[in-house]
Amino acid sequence: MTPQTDEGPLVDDIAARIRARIMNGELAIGKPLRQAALAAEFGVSRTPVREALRQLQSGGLIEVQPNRGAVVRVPTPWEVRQAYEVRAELEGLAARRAASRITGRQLTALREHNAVLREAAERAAGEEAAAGSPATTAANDCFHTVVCEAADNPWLSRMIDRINESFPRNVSSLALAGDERHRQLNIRQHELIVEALTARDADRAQEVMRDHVISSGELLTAWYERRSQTVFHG
Amino acid sequence: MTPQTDEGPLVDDIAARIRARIMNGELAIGKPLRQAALAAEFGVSRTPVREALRQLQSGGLIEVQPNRGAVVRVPTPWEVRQAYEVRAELEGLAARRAASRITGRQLTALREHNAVLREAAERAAGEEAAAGSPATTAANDCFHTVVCEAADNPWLSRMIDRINESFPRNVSSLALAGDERHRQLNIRQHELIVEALTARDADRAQEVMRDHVISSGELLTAWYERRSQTVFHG
DNA sequence: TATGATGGAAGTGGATCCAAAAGACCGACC
DNA sequence: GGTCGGTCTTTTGGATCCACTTCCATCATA
Repeated sequence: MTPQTDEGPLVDDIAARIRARIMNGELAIGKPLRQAALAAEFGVSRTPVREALRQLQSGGLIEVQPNRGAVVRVPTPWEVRQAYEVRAELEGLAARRAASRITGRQLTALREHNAVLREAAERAAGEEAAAGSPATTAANDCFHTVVCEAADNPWLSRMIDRINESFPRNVSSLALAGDERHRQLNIRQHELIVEALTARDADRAQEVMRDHVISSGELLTAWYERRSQTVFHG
Repeated sequence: MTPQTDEGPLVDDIAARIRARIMNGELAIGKPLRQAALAAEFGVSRTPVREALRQLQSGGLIEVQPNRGAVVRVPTPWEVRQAYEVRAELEGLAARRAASRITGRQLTALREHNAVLREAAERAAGEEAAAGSPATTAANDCFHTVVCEAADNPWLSRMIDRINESFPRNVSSLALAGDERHRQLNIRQHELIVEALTARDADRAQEVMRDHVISSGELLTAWYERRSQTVFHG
């Protein structure tokens, strides 16, 4: 029973905590979500849990079969590719808008986040697979978040978030972190994005960002194609 | 008490019906949604209504203040502009993808939908403001839906739907239909889109579609800036 | 031995109950 | 006469209860 982070409506809090469980892999893909179990874990009755599950359902993270309960949704590979194509377009737009709006402070933040990734990559290359540490994931997220913020369009940010929230994050991290070559490419692409933004080159920023997201999507798609780990079979 | 369209889970059905009420203006923007009233109207208890409201909340159509109930969300003008900028990008992508995929049958459908709009516009010009008839709205929706289908990316369609579902549809129709000049522009832009798609010109299709959505967004934004009608004050 | 029926266990979905919060109303007091 | 305070009403939010569906295991029978 985790402590309640008291902020606002209880059901939103429950939903957030269930989402977090799914995102970090505690609740594996395909695993059935028992209302009673969740209620007990959070120390509440089933009612708020049910409402939270509805929220997650309409967010697309879980699937609810009538009278059969909810399961963490298992994305199909082609679905991942499609989603990432959309995300690429949106993040491309974000980059384009950011080019003319980003502040020096934000540019610095981008370089710092990428530096964290670079260092993690160098360490990981030595130690072999510190696979997808939370810090790495966070730095990656932050990088994209900063670009979104610089784009100064809350709706855009929200749509991008929605896409990300539709796929368990730990899977993305595992996929990304597992491939040394791709890790390097990832960092290099970030550098290109920062360069384009620094030069205030909207076209280039958009194009590079789009390519970046597309290539991440391809990797993730490939991962799902041979998925097995962290997927619940039952 | 409307008859239940029996299909699948009850709560989804309730949510759909509330959404429909909001979309067609029966439930005005800003109006508070009483759980008891909705439950009585649909002949069910408050429980499924509450879950339905949660779904609508996470869809962004309504806003729930803790202990104070839900209200139909009132979009701010700048929010509308931002959302339409995103939508423009997504529909632009849809048009781009559609250019290489669209079938002759679908092109015919596009021309037919636009013909319906043109006829309605001509009749409306005579009779003065048959403002936003359901048929017109439907034809407009169909046009965009066909393009989305041709794009063959369910995720893309879904994201676009989500944006549309975030703003009461009747408002959009009223705004669009109220302006004769814009009605003409609308039809003309549709023609250009069909031309570009027929020519399989992806770049042009994307650009024209984006401009089309942007200009619709500007009109809608302007409407919201001087909104009054169909907005609940209390 | 394989197969189909039957009974029970588990779990979801809807209804109802109760407590707590917010708003309205009303009167007293300054 | 205006404002502060208290009570009463309305409405939400969480808990509990019950009915119905689904799944599983056991058992009888061909």
